[in-house]
Amino acid sequence: MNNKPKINDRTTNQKQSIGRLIMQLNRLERQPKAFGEAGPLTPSEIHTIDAIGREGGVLMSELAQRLAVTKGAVTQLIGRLEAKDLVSRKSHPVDSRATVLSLTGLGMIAFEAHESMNQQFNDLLQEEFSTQEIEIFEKGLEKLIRLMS
Amino acid sequence: MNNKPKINDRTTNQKQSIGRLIMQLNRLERQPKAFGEAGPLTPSEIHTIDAIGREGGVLMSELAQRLAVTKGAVTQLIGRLEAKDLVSRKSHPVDSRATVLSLTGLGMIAFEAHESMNQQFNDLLQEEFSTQEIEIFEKGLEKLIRLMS
DNA sequence: GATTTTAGTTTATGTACTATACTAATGGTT
DNA sequence: AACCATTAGTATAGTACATAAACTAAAATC
Repeated sequence: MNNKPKINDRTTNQKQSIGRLIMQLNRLERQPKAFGEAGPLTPSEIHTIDAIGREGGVLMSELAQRLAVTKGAVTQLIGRLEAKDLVSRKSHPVDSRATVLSLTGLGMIAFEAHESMNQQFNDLLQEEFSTQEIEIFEKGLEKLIRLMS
Repeated sequence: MNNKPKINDRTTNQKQSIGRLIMQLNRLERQPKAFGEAGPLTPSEIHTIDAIGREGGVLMSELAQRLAVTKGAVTQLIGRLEAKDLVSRKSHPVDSRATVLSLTGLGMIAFEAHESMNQQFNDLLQEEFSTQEIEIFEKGLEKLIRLMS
């Protein structure tokens, strides 16, 4: 029995306020997606992998800053990713309090799958919008974030 | 000890992809806010109140459709809102399976506070962006939602 | 050397969902 | 009228994602 509601029910989409649109985006952003062989990953998980893969050798606390969450949240997240064999912890060579994070082979696969999905996504955007429109859109998002902070 | 990270840390904001921006919006959208005398409400709560207040006499299942969540989620949400004395359940006069929802006095206060906040927000947007830019922004959001569905 | 800061973990808690299984009422169908 | 599928709502268990607070251990500063 599929209980899951359709998110994009055209019958209820009359006049959408920005608040409503953001709420919808929010819900969509929560859905796990498959990334290559790495299996389905939640948005937090893939964003974490993205942040590690983009730089390599990231510390837990750096990650917390970058993802704008607490250290405790990162501990939990990395715990899950390590259990899934996507990320590995190594102790820092100099500072033995610190933990250095890196992607495993499987993690790299997920990272690359995500990268190429992003590329595809950007291509799609560019098909539908002009460079100028995309710029306005990005500025709008940034403004929105600043207004809501 | 304040463990809470700053969401808008300018030092880490180099080049923001749309994905990253959306993730940030997402986090901001989760923060509870105060609405008049009604106390702090989570985004889900205030959106629910908004949906009820905008039409009045809404059924649980209609709400589930409109908010694009399962009926179970609505049951839980309404339970909380009823406990806070913001929403009241009445049984449907004709169909005794159904439950009709309406706002209490306090719920109305929250609704109106939210409305006026929305208005202020729109005014702020209009100060910073042209009508055309806002339109492009909304279209962008809608497109994004469709792409992600 | 003592103290403070930093790195990370742990635990308990809360929100926001889903999925699944359920009860009860309604509405067709024969 | 009896049967059965559908619909409305609830209950419960589980997951993801987060915080706050209290903690250990190591490093840095004084």
